Amino acid sequence: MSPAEPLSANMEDYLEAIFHISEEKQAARAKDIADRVQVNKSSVTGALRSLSEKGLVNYAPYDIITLTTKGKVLATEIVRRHAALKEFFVKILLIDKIEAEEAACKVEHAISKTIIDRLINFVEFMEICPRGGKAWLRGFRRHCENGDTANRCGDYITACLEDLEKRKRQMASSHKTRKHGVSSQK
Amino acid sequence: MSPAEPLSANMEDYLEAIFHISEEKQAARAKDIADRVQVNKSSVTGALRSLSEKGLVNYAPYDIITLTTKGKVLATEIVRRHAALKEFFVKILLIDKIEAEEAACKVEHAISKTIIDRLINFVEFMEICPRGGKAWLRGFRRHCENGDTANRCGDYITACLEDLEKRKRQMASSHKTRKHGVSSQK
DNA sequence: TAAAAAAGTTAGTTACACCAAACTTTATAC
DNA sequence: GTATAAAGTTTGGTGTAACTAACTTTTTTA
Repeated sequence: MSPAEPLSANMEDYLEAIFHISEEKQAARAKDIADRVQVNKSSVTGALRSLSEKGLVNYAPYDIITLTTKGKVLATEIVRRHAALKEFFVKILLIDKIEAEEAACKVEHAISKTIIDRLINFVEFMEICPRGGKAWLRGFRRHCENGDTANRCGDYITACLEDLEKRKRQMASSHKTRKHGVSSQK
Repeated sequence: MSPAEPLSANMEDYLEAIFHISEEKQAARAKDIADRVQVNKSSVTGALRSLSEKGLVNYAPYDIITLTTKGKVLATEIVRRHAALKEFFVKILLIDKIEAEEAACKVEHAISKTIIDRLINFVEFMEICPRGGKAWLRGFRRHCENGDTANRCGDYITACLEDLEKRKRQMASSHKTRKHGVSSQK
């Protein structure tokens, strides 16, 4: 077993495309991949041969294209990175969906698992913590729009305290389910 | 004037290296660049020719290497992206400095100005807003370390309120200076 | 100042990733 | 069931960016 040397950004894009097409249709055709990745169909042939050699896709000339188990694992990881980045851009940085999507496409190839895990954790905490959450985000939105800062935050603290009380009441009845319990780095 | 088609990640790395070497020493030598970018010196010659053609570096064979005004502007922008990413990784995501540095090196080539501006704005707001800031970050740190969440946030709210009072007192005496007043996207 | 070392360049090669054009295979339509 | 269209492949060529090895220029040192 090779220590799985990293895929190039281009190959990751092909893998991601095959993953998405396979989800939508039953089989992935070279034409679909070419359309999605926006390359010439002859480039797809080359990419498929390369990905096949790496054991990531099942490929034989003129045959239908599927991901191997290894390929599926890798594609899922790329899609996860993409989704996490897009969510952060949209929910936290308040970037519009189209631009967030484009940015995620580029950054997903450059970011490590450690940072993606932290980012997911961060967005989650933002939504859970009563001092953060939606009221805090409203404050950030104002900050972006008109440079408003600390002098208005007092109002939100009040909202936060109310939110905290509400949560305490909720907490009393139901037990929480945990996910993404990222501990300190080793 | 060309609409300045984007530089490749590789060329951005060279530009950044020349920028940093120029800051440290008086003149940038090809050897220094090769050492910094970790490439063979013959690769540097090729890169310099390419950057020279694009009007970003002043280059003549065997001569010293400097950035043009255009090159300096571009390099400054890359360095800004790098710094903003690193700061976000270290201060907000609590990634250790070494890994943050490595990550910033990769991501800086993939991220747009819009998002970098927002990220800078975000980190700034985080430090300004009394509901965010250091107390909030302590909460996030605990969340990362042991999955602790909402039930402990009450303590921090108290700290936040104290912080807010302190800020109000400060506000009363001195006038604020504004920076990074990012408005809504066009 | 002449020899040696260091720095820089050139030439030739490799790998990746793309393209257009020509060709082959498979699918669709009549 | 054969003609045609669509899909897929091969061939040959481009550009980027790296390398090694051989060479030239500059700098250092003795």
